[in-house]
Order: sequence, then C-alpha cells, then structure tokens
Amino acid sequence: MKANKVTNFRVVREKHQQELRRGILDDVSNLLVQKGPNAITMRRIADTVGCSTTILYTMFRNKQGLVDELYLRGFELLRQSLAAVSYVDDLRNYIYALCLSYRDFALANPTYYSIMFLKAIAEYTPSEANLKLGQASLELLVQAIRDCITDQPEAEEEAWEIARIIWATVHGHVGLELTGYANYSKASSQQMLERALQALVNELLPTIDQG
Amino acid sequence: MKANKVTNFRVVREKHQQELRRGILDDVSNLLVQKGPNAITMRRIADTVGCSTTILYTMFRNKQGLVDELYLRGFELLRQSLAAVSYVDDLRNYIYALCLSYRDFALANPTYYSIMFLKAIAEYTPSEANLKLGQASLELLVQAIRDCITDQPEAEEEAWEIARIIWATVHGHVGLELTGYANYSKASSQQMLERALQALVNELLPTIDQG
DNA sequence: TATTAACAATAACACTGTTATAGAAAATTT
DNA sequence: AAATTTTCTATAACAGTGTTATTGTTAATA
Repeated sequence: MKANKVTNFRVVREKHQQELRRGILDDVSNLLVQKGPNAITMRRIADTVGCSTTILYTMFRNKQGLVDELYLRGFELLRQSLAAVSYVDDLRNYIYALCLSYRDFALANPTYYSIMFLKAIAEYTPSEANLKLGQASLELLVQAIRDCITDQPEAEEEAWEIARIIWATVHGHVGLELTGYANYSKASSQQMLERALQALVNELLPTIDQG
Repeated sequence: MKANKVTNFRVVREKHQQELRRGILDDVSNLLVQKGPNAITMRRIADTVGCSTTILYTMFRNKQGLVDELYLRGFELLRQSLAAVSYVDDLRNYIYALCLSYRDFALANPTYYSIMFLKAIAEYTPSEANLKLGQASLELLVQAIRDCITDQPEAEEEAWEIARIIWATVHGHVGLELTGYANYSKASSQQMLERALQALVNELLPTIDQG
C-alpha cells in the first residue's frame, strides 16, 4: 500500500511537472513573439516564470534544450497552418494554397521562423533528429505532389524532390522578405511568389497543367 | 611650411590608418572564415590584431560598424564571383552560370553568407543603405535578364522582378542547404537547383526558349 | 523523530559588448 | 628648448550572457 501511494504521488507530481513545463514554454513562446529572439535569455525566462535559472537547467538541460522545444513548436505551428488549408477544387490550387499558407505562417510568426531557418539564436543549432522532425511538417505538401505523379516510376523519390524544390523556392522568397531585401518593382512579394510557383508547377507537374 | 608639414604628416597617418583598417578587416575576415561567426568578438579581434578594444571602437564605432564592413565585403566577394562568370554561348546558359556561381560562393563562404542572409551574428542587422548596396551586387544578373526582355514594355521593372524571383529561388535552395535541411532523394542539391532554374527561365523568359 | 535524499536559490565563473578613467605620447604654444 | 595642451590608448569597470558549484532548505524514508 505504501509503495502504491508513493507511485501515485509520483505520477501526480510527474503530471504537474509536465504542466509546469508546458506553462514555461508558453511563457517563453510569448517572450519570443513579443520581445524577439534576443529576449530569450535564461535569466529573463526565470524572472518571467518566477523561478531560478537552476530549475530551467534541470528541466531543459540547457538553453539548447529549451530552444529545441521552441523549434519543434514552430514546426508544429507550421504543420497546423498547412493542415488548415482545405482542398477546394484541384491539386494545383491546393499546392498553391499550401505554399501561401506556409508564407502566411512565416510572416505571422517571424520570430519562430527565424529560429527554424535563420539562426536567430546564436547558441542554437537544431539536432539532426529535430531537422528531420521539422521536415516531416511538410508531409502534406509532399502528399499533394505524390498525388500528382502516382503514374511515374520512383514516384516517392520524385515527390520528395519536387517538394524540396518548391519548398526551397517558398523559403527563398520568404527568407528574403524577412531579411529585409525589398523588391524594386511594384509587384508584391506574394505576387512574385505566385509567379514562381506557377512556373515551377507548370514545368515540374505537367500532368495537372490542364487541371 | 609648418602647417604644410603637418598636413602631410596627417595625410600619411591617414593612409596608415586606412592600411591598418584593412589589415584589421583581413584578420577579422580570417577569424570569421576559420573560427565561425561566434568567434567574432571584440576582445578576440583585439587580441589577434594586437591592440586594445578601444581602438576597434574608435575605428569602427561599435561591433555593428565592424560587421557592416564584413557584410559589404561579403557582397563584394559575391559580386566578384558573378563577374568571374564569362558569357559563353547564350543568355540562358549565362543566367544558369550566374546562379550556380552564386551558389558556389555561398557554399565556399558559408560564414559570409550567414552574415549576409542568415542572422548569424545576433547583434547585427544591416542598415537600409547596406541592404541596397548588397542588392546592387546582383546587377549582372539583372542585366542579363534585361537583355532578354528588351522588347517588353516596362522592361526595367520586369527585369528586376524576374531577377528577384530567380534570386529568391537560388537563395532558398542555398539557404536550406546551409541550414542542414537535406533532401530525401538521390538528386544533388545542385541538380535540384538546376531543375528549378530551368523551370523558371522556361516560363519567365520564354523569348530565349529556343536559344 | 532522526536520517537521508532530492531540490532550488544564491553566488560565482568565464564569457560578451561597451565605456569611463587614467596615464602616456605627441603636437602645439610660449 | 620648455611648458602646455591636445590626442590617443590601455586598463579596468559595468551590465549583460550561459552555465554550474555551493549551500541551505524542503520533502521522503527509516
């Protein structure tokens, strides 16, 4: 009975720990969004949360571990952005919508995007495992492309390759936009991205040209 | 005479200052390339150069000012990379070569590229003026595109727009490559970039399709 | 209740960018 | 040529960073 009691308590405390952990991450996330990546310091986090830095280190090992969670959160948000895109008429427009949703996410969450792709926190570089987890967030895009080329041989590899090409293009446009490199023409950044996407889809996914 | 002497001396000293300045920047550049962006600290620079930090502050105002120079150096190196590309057969291949040269520069100088486009040094964000100076390094690409569409109305704006689109694509591919996002297919990063470029040129510069 | 184990706050270490202080060197004036 | 002023630069400090050893407190066990 005693042992049972103890384990029960431990379970409860464990639960508490997880809630606390999530609470802290919420605070850190707010800090990130409102004050920017430079505000992510261990002392400041400890202050806002109301604990000492020691706790942060026992819970997250170090700053890398803490930012790891932000990194994964960012990709989860990105995944949700893509998942919120509803398939309307055809694959072609669906792919466009996914890419624009990607852009919207980046512009709406520039601080997250900076962590994910622009090395905004110098002390942080994602682990190999997290890089892969990140890429998995693009699964919906890959699936859409897969659906376009089911007839082709080696469709799986080809789908990933095309997805990667499209991804790189969207990322490039968004990246320049976020880094401040303006365009000299009247066209908006979104319009230019759309032009690029149309070109890519026309050439790389000709099967849905007359969609 | 005395006044003349003094000014002469001042001129010489001014010259010395400029040499010194360039020498320091060379050292900092080496530090950047060999030890990475994190090694760019004022104390470390002062140590390698053999002076106190005070001098760095009087010469470059602050770290921002010092990195500004690295930033401009990076774009100058990029410009030289592009300038080294010789026009061989036709505009189409010339544009491809420019883009691949851009990529080569980025891969050969990842630390410079990080400063220019990723936020590798947290304390640094380029000024509006430097952003424009940076973009000017792409003039050769813009000119090549201009040559393709001279017949079009508003060719100037259109040239910049297409250049920007192509730039974003190259930047995106390179960016993902440098940030560690691998591709799941067998195709090399260069091959995927080439596929993307072909698609873009086919669609955006149709006048040279049958080049 | 006494002892042991887990925990967390404080303060320290080695860094960072930046600057005020103080002292040395050079240029000017007498 | 001597005295004064100006210019410069090295030192040391301030406020901040990530991280951790020390120390005291709290909770779990015997």
